[in-house]
Amino acid sequence: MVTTLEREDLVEPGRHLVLTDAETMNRLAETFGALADPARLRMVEALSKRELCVGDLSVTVGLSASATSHHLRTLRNLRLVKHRRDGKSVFYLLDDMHIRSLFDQALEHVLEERS
Amino acid sequence: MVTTLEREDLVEPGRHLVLTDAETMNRLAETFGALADPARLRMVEALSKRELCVGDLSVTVGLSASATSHHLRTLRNLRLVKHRRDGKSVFYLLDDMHIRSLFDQALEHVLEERS
DNA sequence: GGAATATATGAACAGTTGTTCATATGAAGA
DNA sequence: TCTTCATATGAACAACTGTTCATATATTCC
Repeated sequence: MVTTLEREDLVEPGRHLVLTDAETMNRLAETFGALADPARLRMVEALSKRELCVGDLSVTVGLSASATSHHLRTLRNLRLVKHRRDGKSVFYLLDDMHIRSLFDQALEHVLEERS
Repeated sequence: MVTTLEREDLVEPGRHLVLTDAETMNRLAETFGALADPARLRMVEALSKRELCVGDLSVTVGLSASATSHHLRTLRNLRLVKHRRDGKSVFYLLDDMHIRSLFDQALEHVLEERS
């Protein structure tokens, strides 16, 4: 094996392939992981269109309030959503349109596969 | 709960929130899931820069040939990579730059979080 | 054909993730 | 303060995922 290259070419930095550092990769993987669930994707899509409180969101995505809250924590931890409190309710919204465009780009990929 | 809206507004189609259909959401979740692993992300990054055979790739990302092959199957199943055989070796490459830009966009999000 | 090399696959096991249920916190109104 | 409503959290358990090891397939060279 290692046919087209010498091992050193692959492994040593500054030669050919300089990959993103491990810590950033982990964070990146966690971010994609937060999007790797249909329920959380529904939440992301809903929250990209309008601000919603947890109760409304749980109805929208068809989950219990508890499950919704757990998922929101995952999204919050990775700063995919932001929140504000208004009386008894807490309103959530996508953190920025960055996230929505990640969603759209992946959607484009998935849809164009079917041709 | 359900403070700002009536339940019907949230659930009935054509009113406010029309979400992507379930099948597409599942596929989308699987796609993000394929990117939700540091090892596979290293593979994606490497294969966005150049075509590599499995042996070279396994050295590059620091995994056994078997583990690399398993991960490649995951990426292949979701059409994130394409491959061609050349003699004993099989060469892999990102399916399109679509995927790289997904990677870049998420990377941007992760990096800008640190400010 | 048989040996050697490159890649792929299957079973198994540890580690992780999503949901539920019970309970806790926090805010508003009596 | 006591009750009620909205959200959050913790423990527990089933389902899923990543790795390893053993083995299978595929291609080349002798």
